[in-house]
Amino acid sequence: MDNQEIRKAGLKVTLPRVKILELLENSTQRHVSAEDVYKLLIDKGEEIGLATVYRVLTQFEAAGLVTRHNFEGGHAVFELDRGEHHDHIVCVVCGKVEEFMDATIEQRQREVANERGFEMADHSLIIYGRCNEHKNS
Amino acid sequence: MDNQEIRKAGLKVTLPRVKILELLENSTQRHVSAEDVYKLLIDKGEEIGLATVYRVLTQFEAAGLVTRHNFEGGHAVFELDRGEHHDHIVCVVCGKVEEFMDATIEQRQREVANERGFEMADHSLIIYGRCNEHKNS
DNA sequence: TATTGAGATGAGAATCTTTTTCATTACGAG
DNA sequence: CTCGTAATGAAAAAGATTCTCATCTCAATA
Ligand SMILES: [Zn+2]
Ligand SMILES: [Zn+2]
Ligand SMILES: [Zn+2]
Ligand SMILES: [Zn+2]
Repeated sequence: MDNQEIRKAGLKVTLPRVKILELLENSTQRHVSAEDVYKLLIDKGEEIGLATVYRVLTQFEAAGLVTRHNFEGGHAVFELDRGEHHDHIVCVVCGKVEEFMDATIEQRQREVANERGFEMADHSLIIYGRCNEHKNS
Repeated sequence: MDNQEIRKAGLKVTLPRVKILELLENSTQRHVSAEDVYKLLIDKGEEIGLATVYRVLTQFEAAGLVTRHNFEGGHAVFELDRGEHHDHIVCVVCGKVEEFMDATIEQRQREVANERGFEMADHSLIIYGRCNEHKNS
């Protein structure tokens, strides 16, 4: 249940938080901006403020419920954390986003960090390219 | 000479462009924001507008003279392109940036893209972690 | 169930980054 | 040196995100 997740995060179970979490769970687009979340909820007839969306997404991120990505484009996108880590490959023409996880890359990253005296906490890997339908353009 | 590089990019050799390129070549910090560039030049007594810095950096990027990175923090950082590709490892405590290049990771990225029908054009890999001096915190 | 107070919300202002506008200036071809 | 075009700078605008604060609501408890 969503309420448990929110409670577990040390947050009060409020309508905006429940609505945002529901939307992240049910939206067809997995990677959405704060503005996206706001508009999708408004279109659904929900009453919510943009500031609340930003606040709640940040809180959910801190609680490990969602992940924030700094893709190109000047705005952050968020996605529900489904437990299994993954990275992204984005089509520079149409913007399509696919997810992947490569054990070799994950392993090497950790090694690279260690070799330099770093303790890896996180990483962001985004491959940009042209998808099947846009290899020509 | 800088002037050649600028000319080769199809741009007029103007004072602002020369100053920005010089700064990127001589700055102790390799990864700088537009604001950084602007302030560093102003502090040096140069006359330049912030809008020009943004414009020129974007033009340099298009010409392949500099690379833009979307690190965390809500603003882009730029660095002079020195021919050899590399990725970054950033300390989440002090912000120190180190560079690295790992052939295995580079290779696997290309393969991952191909496996999914993508033609890789570029990629962004940033490892976040705690450096030597901040492993405890 | 009613009370109540800390925490949450929403509207708008504020802030920060980046882009655009437009009148003026400066390259550089001829 | 002249001239047309591209470039510049200041200010305004746009876009993304955060902050402020008066109001509201969850949830503990009486
Ligand atoms: Zn595509
Ligand atoms: Zn994803
Ligand atoms: Zn450090
Ligand atoms: Zn670098």
